[in-house]
Amino acid sequence: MNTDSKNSLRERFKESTRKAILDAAVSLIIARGEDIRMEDIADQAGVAIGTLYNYFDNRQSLIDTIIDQRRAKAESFFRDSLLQTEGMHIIARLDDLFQTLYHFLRRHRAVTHHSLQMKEVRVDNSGRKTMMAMLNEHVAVMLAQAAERGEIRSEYMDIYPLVISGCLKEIFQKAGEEPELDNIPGFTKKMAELLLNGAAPTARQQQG
Amino acid sequence: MNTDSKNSLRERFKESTRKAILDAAVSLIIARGEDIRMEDIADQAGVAIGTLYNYFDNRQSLIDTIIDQRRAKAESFFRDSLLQTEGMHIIARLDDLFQTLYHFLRRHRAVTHHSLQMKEVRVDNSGRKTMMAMLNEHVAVMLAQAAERGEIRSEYMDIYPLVISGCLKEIFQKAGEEPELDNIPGFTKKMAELLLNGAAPTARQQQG
Amino acid sequence: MNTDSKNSLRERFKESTRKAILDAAVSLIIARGEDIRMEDIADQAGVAIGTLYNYFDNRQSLIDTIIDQRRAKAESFFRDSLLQTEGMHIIARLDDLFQTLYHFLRRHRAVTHHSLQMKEVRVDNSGRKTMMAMLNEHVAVMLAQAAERGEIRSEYMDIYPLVISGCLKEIFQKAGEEPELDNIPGFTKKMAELLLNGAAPTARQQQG
Amino acid sequence: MNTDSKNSLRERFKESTRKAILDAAVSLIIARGEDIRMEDIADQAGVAIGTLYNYFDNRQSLIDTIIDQRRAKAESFFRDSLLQTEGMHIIARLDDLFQTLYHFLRRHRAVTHHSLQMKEVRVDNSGRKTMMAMLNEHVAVMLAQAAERGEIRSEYMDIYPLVISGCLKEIFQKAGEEPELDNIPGFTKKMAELLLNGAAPTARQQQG
DNA sequence: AATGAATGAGCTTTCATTCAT
DNA sequence: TATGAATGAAAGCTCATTCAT
Repeated sequence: MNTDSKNSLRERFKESTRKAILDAAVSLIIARGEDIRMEDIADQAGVAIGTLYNYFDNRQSLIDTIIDQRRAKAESFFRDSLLQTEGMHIIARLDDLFQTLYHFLRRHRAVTHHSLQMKEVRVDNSGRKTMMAMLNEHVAVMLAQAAERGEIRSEYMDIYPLVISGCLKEIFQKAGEEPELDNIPGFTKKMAELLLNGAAPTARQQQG
Repeated sequence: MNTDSKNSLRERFKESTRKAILDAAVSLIIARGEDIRMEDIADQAGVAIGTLYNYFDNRQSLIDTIIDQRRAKAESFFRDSLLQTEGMHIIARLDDLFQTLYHFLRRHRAVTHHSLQMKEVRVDNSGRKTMMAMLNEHVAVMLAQAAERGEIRSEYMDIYPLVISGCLKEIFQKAGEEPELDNIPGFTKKMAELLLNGAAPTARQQQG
Repeated sequence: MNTDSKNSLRERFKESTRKAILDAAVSLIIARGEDIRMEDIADQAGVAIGTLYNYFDNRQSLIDTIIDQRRAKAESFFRDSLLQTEGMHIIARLDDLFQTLYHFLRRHRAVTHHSLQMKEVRVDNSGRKTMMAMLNEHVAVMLAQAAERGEIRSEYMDIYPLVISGCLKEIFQKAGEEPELDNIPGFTKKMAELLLNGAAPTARQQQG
Repeated sequence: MNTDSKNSLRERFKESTRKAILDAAVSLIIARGEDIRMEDIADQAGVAIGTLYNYFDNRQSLIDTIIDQRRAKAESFFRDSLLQTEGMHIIARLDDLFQTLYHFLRRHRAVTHHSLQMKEVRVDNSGRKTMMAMLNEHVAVMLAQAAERGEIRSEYMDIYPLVISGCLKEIFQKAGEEPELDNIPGFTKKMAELLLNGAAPTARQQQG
């Protein structure tokens, strides 16, 4: 018991140090961009440089861990959105995905700049899926189901993913900007609607 | 006279060295990404390291010059598109802008990767306008004129720039990928149409 | 009583931990050469790093202890050889010393590489006698006694130690090589004989 | 012409810097053993750290260059000894080889300690021949020729190289010690004679 | 104006040692 | 007494920049 509690105490300590390091690194990446020095991370985390290397093999491994963690967390968010809106109309589903993405980026660790997002969005160096690729897969599923239900025209089937992907990228950017958007539901809903209804005046509007 | 011709020769020589340096830097950024060494640029340009510093104050100034040049060239392209399509329908104008962007990125200096684009698109460190900001300004003008002519609904006026900006970003990405798109006019036209007409089935289609 | 047995148990335990550490260090030095990390020694010994410092002041002290132990053990081997062959002819004594050295190095802890030997042979950093110095002392005694008995010419008295020392060094090296020599007694005997009889053909051989 | 002389001037400068670096490294290895810091070498050579890396890819490459240079120089010395004594009696040839080795080690760059020698003597990490291997090859040739001429008994043919190799090792050591031996020719000649004639008293001596 | 060797601050990483538990 | 996470000095190496030629 003694050993157990002692070990678990240490274990918890270790975990919190690890977290402190990752948090420090994230906040620095956010604040200063990609070029962060190990010494700065150590300072920010309140530990010595050597400690970083007790938890991560090297600089790259630390960075990768951050990206992987965020990606994993994001994945579960998006998967949830996909499942919970199953059967709903494509407008509602897109709206939900847009909101989910915005809130994830906005709230999760208060990311204010997008250097980290860039790395997450950009082409993967290793074999891992980027956040963007992940999102695009979800969108593909949603579009396929919407097409089946006749909610969207098959005519533009090859263009939809592209335009939606562009919208997602804008959300990435908006999430990194200050101030926070004030009417997000309105904003995302409009975006989804625009994609469905188009910008052109309706017959009635033209007549009126 | 002698002095004149000599000077102009020198002038031309000087200018060509400067160009050689910039060309070398661009090709290296394209090939190897952001991390390029001054020595590599010098080698590629066929000059000594010291020569780089005869033409540019420092590394950053060299990089900035490249970005500025490309931006300036792009600006004139986009301005042309804007002027030449003045009075045309928003669909045609967007189509033209999309094509112009794609071709600029694709053909101009045969950019195959997007490290330079990233730098050009991303938030400016200094006070200079990014290529994206430039494009967005053009789009704003086009939208205002289209709204006046009643080509687009005022309802989504705040969303249009955003979705179009997303489309432009996608074009940035497509331009950086291999292989080259085979039917660009079709592709850009469809994108513009989708924005105007929306994805939802039309009444006629629904009836049919 | 209780205290006694407890103490001696502890004492024995303590001693075995110490031995485990030294054994671990030796096996690592043998396997990997001079550059061994304290962490590796601890791992190999199955204890924590801190424990190493409960038994040894620092890294150097641990290494020194190993070298000292091996030297002490060697010393008793060589002293035995010296005593047991007292009164015998110098050829037999050299032969015995050569064999003793080879077997000590070869069998004792199955040393296959010579990183430790190097450290043992090389000039002492501190004031302690190296294994080589020890051997040379024994050789000096043997030579003096042989000279007294007229077994060797006084003419080369200053050269003998040197050539014999060279032979000992060769044995150090041979002991570190694979495979093990197959006919060691023959080999060491021939070496001793050569030193005594010389390489030149005898009168008889020349005549024949 | 101008360019030529300018270049050759620079070239000479470069060469002298390179030499200064190597000299500095050698003197430090000699003085302090194997563990020398790049910074120390730079200090000793009177250049900046970066300069070392303009001349050598990395630390190991610098060290290897030193060892290679010394080996190459040694090789030519020993080859000369071998050629110049061709046809002479084995005693004279060994004597000459011993002297050559001693003087090479002693005079060449005033080596006083043997850390560098150790590296030169010890088993090669890369595929390059060590100085010892080189010497042993020469000795093998000499022995083969001596055997042909009947100067040595075939009986100990397998032992000769070993004992001579031991002698060479002793010379390595002697060369690293202070003070310099005072009667080297006498010393090396006696060593060669001992190998040939042996330590045992001759018949005449025994009779007398 | 062109050169390129020299510079050295700055970075990552290692590992013997300490000390709170 | 055993533990092992934390420490931080120290080392190797990089590369933008300078400046004598």
